[in-house]
Amino acid sequence: METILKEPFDREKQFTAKRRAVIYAAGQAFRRRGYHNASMTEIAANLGLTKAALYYYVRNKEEVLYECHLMAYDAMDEILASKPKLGLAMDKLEGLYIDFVKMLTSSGVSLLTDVNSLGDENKTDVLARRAKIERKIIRLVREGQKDGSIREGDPRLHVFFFMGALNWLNAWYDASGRLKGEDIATHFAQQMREGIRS
Amino acid sequence: METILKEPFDREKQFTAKRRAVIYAAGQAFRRRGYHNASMTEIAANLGLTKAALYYYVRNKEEVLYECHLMAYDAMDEILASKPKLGLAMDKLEGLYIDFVKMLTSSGVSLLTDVNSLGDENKTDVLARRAKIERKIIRLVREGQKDGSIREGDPRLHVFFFMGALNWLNAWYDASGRLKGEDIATHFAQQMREGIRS
DNA sequence: CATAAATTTGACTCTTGAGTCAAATTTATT
DNA sequence: AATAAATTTGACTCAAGAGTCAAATTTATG
Repeated sequence: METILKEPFDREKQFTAKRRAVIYAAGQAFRRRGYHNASMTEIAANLGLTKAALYYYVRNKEEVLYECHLMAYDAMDEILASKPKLGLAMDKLEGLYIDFVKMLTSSGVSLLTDVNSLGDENKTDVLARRAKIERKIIRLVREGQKDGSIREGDPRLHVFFFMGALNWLNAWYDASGRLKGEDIATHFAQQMREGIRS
Repeated sequence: METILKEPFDREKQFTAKRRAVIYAAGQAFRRRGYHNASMTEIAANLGLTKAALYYYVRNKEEVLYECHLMAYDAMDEILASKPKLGLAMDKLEGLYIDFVKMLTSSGVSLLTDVNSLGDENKTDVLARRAKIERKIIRLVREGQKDGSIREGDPRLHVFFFMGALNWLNAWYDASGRLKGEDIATHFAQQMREGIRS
């Protein structure tokens, strides 16, 4: 016999789930229309809510943007953490890059560019977060230059180049379009790899 | 003997020059702070003027953003037009790309992302303009696949990948920084080339 | 230096959208 | 069904920034 106990209704979990839905919907809107063009009213409407209801879950609009950035960086961090520590750096980098593209094309999470609409505090925070990720990737590139899998040249430039492709995704990628995320991932990964392989 | 005739003071030229200065200053501000964060008052102050004075040169803020976009695309078109019609497509593409990077790092003109803040008319126009340039580059890539200098693969993806690096420049390039435009240009061009060469 | 046109300004108006809040409504639980 | 907490709303306020305009100022030229 199964016990059909419906779990005791965790209101806190309910709350954070809805809160996350708000951030997520906002992220979609920010990506499509830009931070300032997407009004809170509009975001609320997308969720079948009223603007006032949003403010039950969220302190202010800037906080939402901040969390959107964090969401993307969390996803990237997760991918970074999931990677094995051994093998050629180039291979690790390729796996990473593929997962980045897949995540960005399938999760609905995206890399937003509007970091200047954040207050000083949050802006610094977000930039630090981005820098941290970049640094890890740069380190990986250096490692690749040591183990011979990646060719010489300023590691930062190597990285800035192919990270641009990820950020540029927002401008053209359309989930309902002809190009499938998987294909973009493998294509981009190859182009990334060839661009810097030794 | 030189005739030291100061030219008869072309007020129209004066006007368009100042107008261009306004657009240019606005472009700088938009790039640094984002379209909506950069107020007309602020842009005016950068020029030692008052907001009201700007409106002598410009119909409205959106028009300024529009012209900023056009400025960049004009510069790119100029580069495209300046290129020789013969030789391996890969070589032509490389020359192009180098000039793009040099232009973007030295001219003060930049590729803005905020196209959603334009009205329908202008937005369509700007996107068409961008698409036209992309199409030319894609055509060049196809040509390279024909002449054997560029490897197979979806030409659009080939292009989207390395165009991302140009758009991402705004996010990190600092003219007063350590990295010089020339160096970025040659580095990026090599990485672009290796990424798609046959 | 007089003057007419070009340029600039101070002091407005107007709109939009963020954010608030008391009251209404919904929901889980007894 | 009763109820207390959680959630949502309508109807606001408020600030910021775009855009205007008549008047002041500057400028090229006779």
